[in-house]
Amino acid sequence: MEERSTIYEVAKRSGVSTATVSRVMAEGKGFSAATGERVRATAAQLGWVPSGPARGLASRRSGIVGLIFPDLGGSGKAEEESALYVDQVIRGAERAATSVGNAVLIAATQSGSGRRLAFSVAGQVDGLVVLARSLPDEEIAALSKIVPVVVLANLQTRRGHDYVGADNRGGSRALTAHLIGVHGYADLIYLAGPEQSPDSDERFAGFQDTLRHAGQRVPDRPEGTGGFTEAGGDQAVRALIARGRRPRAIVCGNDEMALGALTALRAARLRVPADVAVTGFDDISAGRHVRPALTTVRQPMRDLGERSVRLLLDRIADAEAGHRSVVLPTEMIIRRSCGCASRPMISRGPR
Amino acid sequence: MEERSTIYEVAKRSGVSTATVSRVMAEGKGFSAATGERVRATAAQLGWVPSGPARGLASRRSGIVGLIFPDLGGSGKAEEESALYVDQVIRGAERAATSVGNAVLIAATQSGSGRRLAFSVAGQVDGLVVLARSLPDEEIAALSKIVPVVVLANLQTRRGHDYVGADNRGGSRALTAHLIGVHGYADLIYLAGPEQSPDSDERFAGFQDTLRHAGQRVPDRPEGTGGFTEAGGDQAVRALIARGRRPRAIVCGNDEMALGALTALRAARLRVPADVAVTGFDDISAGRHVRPALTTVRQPMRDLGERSVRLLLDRIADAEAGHRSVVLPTEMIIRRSCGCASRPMISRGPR
DNA sequence: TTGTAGGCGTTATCAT
DNA sequence: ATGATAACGCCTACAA
Repeated sequence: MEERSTIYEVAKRSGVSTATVSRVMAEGKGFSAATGERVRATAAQLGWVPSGPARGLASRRSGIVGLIFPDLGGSGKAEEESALYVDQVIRGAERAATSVGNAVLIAATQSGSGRRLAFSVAGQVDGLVVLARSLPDEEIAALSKIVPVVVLANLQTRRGHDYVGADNRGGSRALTAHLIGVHGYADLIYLAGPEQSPDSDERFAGFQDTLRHAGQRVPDRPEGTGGFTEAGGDQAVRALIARGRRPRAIVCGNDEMALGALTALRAARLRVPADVAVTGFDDISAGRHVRPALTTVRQPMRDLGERSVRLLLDRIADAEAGHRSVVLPTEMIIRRSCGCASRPMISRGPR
Repeated sequence: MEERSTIYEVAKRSGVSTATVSRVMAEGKGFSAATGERVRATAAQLGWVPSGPARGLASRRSGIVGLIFPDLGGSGKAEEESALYVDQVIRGAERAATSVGNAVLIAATQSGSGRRLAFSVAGQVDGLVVLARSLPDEEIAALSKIVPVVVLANLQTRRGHDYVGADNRGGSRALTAHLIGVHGYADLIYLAGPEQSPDSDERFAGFQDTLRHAGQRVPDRPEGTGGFTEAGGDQAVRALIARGRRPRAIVCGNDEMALGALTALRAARLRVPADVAVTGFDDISAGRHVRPALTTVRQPMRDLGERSVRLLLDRIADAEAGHRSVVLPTEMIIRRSCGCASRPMISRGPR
C-alpha cells in the first residue's frame, strides 16, 4: 500500500480528464467504449478505487444506509440465541442494500452510550433503519431531523415515521385461536418477554383478543415474564408451578422461553402436550429439534430487513412523500407441542 | 429534514470559528469547557452532526471498517442455519469496532458480482476483514494493495496477510482422539462440507492426524459430502447406508450435517450412539436440544470477529508492522451422541 | 464524447 | 484557547 493514488493520476495516465474518469467509474454513459476500457485498465493497474468520502462529499450521497439495533445483553450463550432475530434482519437489510449498490453500516447501541453512536452513524449514512428497543423515542425523533429514518418492529414509535413490522398480533391471535378452537383448551396463560418489548406486547394483545372473542376470562397482564431467554422461560414456569399454578396451555412470547418452559415442565414431571401445551413464537431452528417439536409462529425476519431498507431508499429518493407503513404477515407453524399429533403443517396467519 | 446545516452555521451561531467547532466535535482538547458546552448546544439545537464524508476526506480516515463475507446460498431455510457462523462473526466485529468508535460496513459477495462489490466497499473503509470463501485469492491480493486487509478463517490465503482463525485442526484432532481413545471405535468416517471450505479441510486433516497416530487406516479423502447443510448431511448418510456402508462413527464437518445424519440414521433404524456414533462441529443451539444431544467442538466465532477487527485496527495504525497470525483455541463439548452417558462436559482443545 | 473549474464540509497547519 | 485558510479527492454543471 503505497500512497493511494487519486483520480488525477488515473486521468493523466489514461490521457483523459478527471471528469471522464469520474464518468467511467460511475458506470454512466457519456464516453466511448475504448475510453472506458482504457480508464478501467489504468485504474486496475494503479490499484485505484474512487474515494468514498470524496465521492460522498461531492455528490451528497454516501451510498451507505445504517442499521441500528439493540445490543441484547453482554456476552455468553443466552445472547447468542435471542440475537437470532437481529441477525436475520441484518442479512435482509444487507441484501436489499447490496442489490442496488448500497452498503450497510451496522451499529449496536449499548445501553447508555447509544446516543453518541447513533449520531455518529447518522453523519455517515444516507438514511437509518432503527430497530425496536435500540433507542428511546425522543432520540429517534431527533435523528429523523438529520437523516431519513425507518422505524422497524416498533409499533409504538410508528407515527410520524415510515414503519415496517410483522403482524405479531395477528399471528398470536391465530395461534391462540388454534389452541382454543381446535384443542378446546381453557385456562391459557401468556409468558411475556422483556419489559419494553413492543413485540411481546403485541403478541399479548393478540392473545387477549382471542380470549375475549372466545368468551374466556381475559387477563390484563401476562402471568409471567421470561425476558425472551431460555433460562427466563424455565424460571418463570418453575415459579408458576411452585406456587401451585398449572395452566392447560402456556403461550410463550418467543421460542427461547418456550424451550425453557419445556425444561421446567419436564422437571416437574408434567407431560407436554398431554398435561400442558406449550407454544412459542419466531420459529428458531432449535424448535424443530426439541421434543415435542414446538408449535410456533414464524415471522419473516429477513423480509423485515429487506423491506425496511427498500422503504428507506424510497424515502431517500423522495423526502416529501407521505409516511408509509408496511406490515408483513406471519405464519403459524403447527407441530406437536400444542397437542396436534399429525405431521407438521403450515397455515398463513390472518391479513 | 431541512437543508442540512454545516459547520459554518454552527460556528457562526456559537460565535466561534469552524476550527473550534471541529475540535469540540472531535472531543479532543483545546477549548474551554464553556465553549464546548455552547457549541454542543447549538449543534443539538440545529440538529447538526458532522458530515462523515467531509470528515473522511479531510482526515483520510473514515472510521469505518469493512467486513466481507460469502453469501451462502440463495434464500430459504437451509441458509438461515449455516449462516449462523457468519452472524456471530459480524457481531464480534461490530463490537470490537464500536468499542473504539468505529463502525462496520458489511457486504456479502454474491457469487460473480463479488469483485465489484468488494472494490466499491474498499473505497469507503479504512480496512477490510475478508472471510473465507468470499473472494478468490487474487482478488484479495489486489484488494490488499488498496487497503489494509485481514484474512479470516482461510488458512490457505494466510501468507502475506494478517490472519485470524480458529484451531479447527486441533479441535478435530481432539474430538477424533476422544472417539478412538475413550470409546475405542474403529471404522470412523469423515463427512465433508462444501468443496473449497478451508474449515472443512482443516477438520478433515485433524481427523486424519489422529487416525494416523492411532495406527488406523487413513483415508485420503472424506467419505461423503454434505455441503454444511442439514439436508446434505441427511442425504450423504442415506447414500452411505444405501450402498451398504455402516461405519461405527460419523465425524461431521459441522453441526448441521450432524443433525441431518441423525435423521438419516433414525430413518434407517440405526441407533445413535449405540450402533453409530455421530459428532458435529460448531456447537449450534439445536445441537443441545436434539436427541441424543450432539457431541461437538465449539469455535469462538464471535471472538474471531473481534480479533480480526482488532488486528485490522492495529494494521491501520501501523502499516509497516510485520504480518501477524492469530489462532484461537477451540473446545470440545461432550454430550451424548458420541457414546458418553454422563452429563455434559467441556474440555479445552490442544494448544 | 470530452474538458474546465468551482464547490462539497471537514480537518489540520500555522499563527496569534 | 482560538482563528484563518489551505488542502482533502471527487462530482457536476457548463462549455466546447
